[in-house]
Amino acid sequence: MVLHKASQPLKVASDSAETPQSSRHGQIALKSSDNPNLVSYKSAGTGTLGKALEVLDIIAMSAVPLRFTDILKVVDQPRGTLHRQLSNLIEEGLVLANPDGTYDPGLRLMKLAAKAWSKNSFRTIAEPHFRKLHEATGETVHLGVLNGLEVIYVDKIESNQTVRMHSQLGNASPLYCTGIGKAMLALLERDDCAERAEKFNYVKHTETTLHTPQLLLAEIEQIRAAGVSHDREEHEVGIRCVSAGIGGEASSTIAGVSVTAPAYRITEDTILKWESLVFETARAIERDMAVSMGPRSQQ
Amino acid sequence: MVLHKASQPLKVASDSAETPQSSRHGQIALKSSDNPNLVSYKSAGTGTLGKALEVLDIIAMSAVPLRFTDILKVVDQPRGTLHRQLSNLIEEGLVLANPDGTYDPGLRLMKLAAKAWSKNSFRTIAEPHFRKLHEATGETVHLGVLNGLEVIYVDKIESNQTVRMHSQLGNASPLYCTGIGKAMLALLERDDCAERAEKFNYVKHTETTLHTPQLLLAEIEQIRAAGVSHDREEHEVGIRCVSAGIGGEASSTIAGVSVTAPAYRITEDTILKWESLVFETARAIERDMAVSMGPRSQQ
DNA sequence: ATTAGAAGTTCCATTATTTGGAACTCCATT
DNA sequence: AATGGAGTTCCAAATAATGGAACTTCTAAT
Repeated sequence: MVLHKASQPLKVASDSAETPQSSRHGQIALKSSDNPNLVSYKSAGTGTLGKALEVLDIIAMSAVPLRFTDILKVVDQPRGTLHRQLSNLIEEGLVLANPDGTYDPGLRLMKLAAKAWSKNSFRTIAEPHFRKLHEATGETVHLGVLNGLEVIYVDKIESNQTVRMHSQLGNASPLYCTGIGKAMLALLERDDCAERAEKFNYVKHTETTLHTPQLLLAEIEQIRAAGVSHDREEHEVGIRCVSAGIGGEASSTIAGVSVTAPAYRITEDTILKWESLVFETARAIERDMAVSMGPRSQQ
Repeated sequence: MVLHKASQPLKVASDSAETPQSSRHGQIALKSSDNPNLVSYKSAGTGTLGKALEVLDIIAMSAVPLRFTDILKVVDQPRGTLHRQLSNLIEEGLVLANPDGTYDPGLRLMKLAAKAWSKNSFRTIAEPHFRKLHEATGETVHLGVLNGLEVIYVDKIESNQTVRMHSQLGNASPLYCTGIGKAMLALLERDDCAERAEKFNYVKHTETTLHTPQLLLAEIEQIRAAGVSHDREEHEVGIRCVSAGIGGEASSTIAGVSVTAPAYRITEDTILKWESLVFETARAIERDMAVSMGPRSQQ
């Protein structure tokens, strides 16, 4: 099907797939989605597993706890089938059945995720640099990785300890309106980038949100040149951030770091200082990544 | 929210199951495991899903990154089968294929877990009381829930900000050597408790670890009477903790809160103060739980 | 109370997926 | 260039999932 090269990892034949992406060096393509506010994977590809996860996603992504019938309305499945799928998910600990007849994502997910987090080699390598960035700026810093049309935050250090620290770990945000998101887009091949730009479900969160592919792509060009990106209250009023992408040539993961702070607290000087700090942090992480993966570890 | 009575959630007929447990009021039984150091679910129950999760668990629980063959040696499956299962897991984003041919748990787990965490109604309800406990003691506090033979920590506030806060969220510890674990055991029916006591894979972490069912059960009796439990450097030298269980009659979840600190810093007076604080916190959480679930919400 | 009808659960012949063995392709070593 | 280890593909046979319909609750309305 495709030409093998190294003892590369599994290559999935994306049979009837819809949106292949990040086809760089034989890496597995993630599934994307239509991304409304709540992104849910559009599975139905991977047989039984995919169907089970579709149900799990519905339960996890819903804003309110769902009952059997609520789920039934969303998944296109006969009652009997859904019932068994839920039973299986519950038995596996992936879904929790509340006493009031609603369903919630289960504890086992947290357990698995804790491992995913602590084992994630990108995060581990990035951590010291990331922390140094926090110390240098004294502000909140984020570390996120690219996943389809969104950023997933894998680490965060708060400036203000009254806010819960882990509140956002694992959370996903759209790429088009976040500093890290735009910085990561700028690292993609232009085609890929443009393709994704078309797919967003743009929501104009604030006055300055880049809410069309054109606006977004124009800015991406600037970011490409500058090496850093800005979030000028594009996602939330009063919040600004400076960010740099990580990955480029060498790495198989595309990621980004950012410094965030309330707009009122930031001067132009601060911004400039952050630009170089953030940029240097990204470069440092890239260097460590390259080392840890060996000089040439992709095809 | 609603006070349905018996529009009870799914009840799983644990067909050929091995270790049913917590059979209290029709709640779904979680699967247990043999619990060495790293607990991994012993699935193989729920058809295809279970098998897929078995592979995922192996990948997640391993201390070192595994290659295809490493996994193959552990799962009792033919190569072709494992290969397809991995493909599916990768395609679903549950497993990440590293460029060097090893596999790691995937990002989608973090995304799901983030939702599981923020939606967890127990944690949400417990939070204010939990936070108050931290403020009253100034020390590290934990919130954990019972899952088979282990505690899963669902919240934590550190006293000492130099340590990473979220580093333990979602992590699991054995019941027999943790304050919360013992407090939770004390809430179970005696039979259930004794049954679990037999199943632990006791490791004598320190001098004071209760490393036999007898020692453990004897202490549980005391805890039952006292209403609070102690960890007297049983898990880690130099670390003590005071804890109280949450759940008892009303609730369907069994959980616990604890205050932890270095032994050298704690006086007997402190311990006494913590005992009542922790006890009161547990009671307050129970009250709020009862309210939110309606007066009598299980069959 | 009684009843209509949601909401949830079970059953089982049909259908679709998964299985497992073996053959095949690479790659790294000797 | 030859061996063996590692990963991949294929397909008939075995197994598990499907989906419709019948059956139980429970809920709200008469």
